[in-house]
Amino acid sequence: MTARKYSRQRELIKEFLMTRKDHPTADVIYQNVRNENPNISLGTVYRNLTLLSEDGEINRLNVGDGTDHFDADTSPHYHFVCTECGSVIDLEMDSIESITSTAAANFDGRIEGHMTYFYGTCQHCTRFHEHS
Amino acid sequence: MTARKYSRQRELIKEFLMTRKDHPTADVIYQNVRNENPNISLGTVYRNLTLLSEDGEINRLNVGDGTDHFDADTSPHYHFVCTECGSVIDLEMDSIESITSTAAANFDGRIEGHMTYFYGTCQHCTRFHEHS
DNA sequence: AATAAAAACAGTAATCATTACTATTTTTAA
DNA sequence: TTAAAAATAGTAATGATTACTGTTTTTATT
Repeated sequence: MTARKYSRQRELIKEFLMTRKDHPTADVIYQNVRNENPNISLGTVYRNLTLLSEDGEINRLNVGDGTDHFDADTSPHYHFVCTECGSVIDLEMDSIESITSTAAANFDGRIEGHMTYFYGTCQHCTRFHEHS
Repeated sequence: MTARKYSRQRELIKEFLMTRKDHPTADVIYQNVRNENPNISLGTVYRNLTLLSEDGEINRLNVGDGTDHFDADTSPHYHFVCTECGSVIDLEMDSIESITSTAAANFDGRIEGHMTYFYGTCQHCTRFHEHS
């Protein structure tokens, strides 16, 4: 709807996000992009993350920790959240798309999709416990 | 760990929540419980919702709208969120617990569970569109 | 190249949900 | 009856995010 104009700041944000596999928050993105552009404002980071999400160039993730995370990998995949350290990790797993039809079976409305994340203890935190 | 003492406020919150199937937010609970106890404070509502969750008497729901919802039905079930009106509706569906093992198959950590909600357009909002 | 409207910006203020703090009151075991 | 623990009301603080504003940048058109 709204014509998009080039912005170096948006480009920097996208570029940074593409280098990361750990799904950083807006503030982490802000802190890092400041290395390239010390004058960028946090509001600009938030606005561009929203624009990039709207354009389908990145995904906004909600993993239940109260702050949004962002992912430049827009291919369908799922995430694991460590309840110990909070890290968000990509999962390689078979499709579970069938759960949408399972849910739709007895529902009088239109189900368009689902939001799923898994939680538990990551490998690193599991090891940490064994050694202490 | 911490001994729990009786509180009329906590009782009122639980009682109110048990009358509702629409998974209200803390503020909606606060507004309603004030009918019974006009002096109750919002902080008390938040604190008791956390205590009740910790005790497993209620569940805290995250449906991606930025505010927590609460559910006195602690039996395992899933929710649908309408992207039009924001309503949160219980789903009656077959178990999808198997997705946890699907996720665990190729993951080097301990997966303890998953968080899933479905989204789309509820029956009411679908009808509303047809008539306009 | 010059222009001007739209978009984006930096910086700051405001919002909203939630948590923390504090002095007082309530609960409950002894 | 007592006193320690827990809970409270009221208020202040926090943290993530959005809104506002005057200025700058982008870009299509002259």
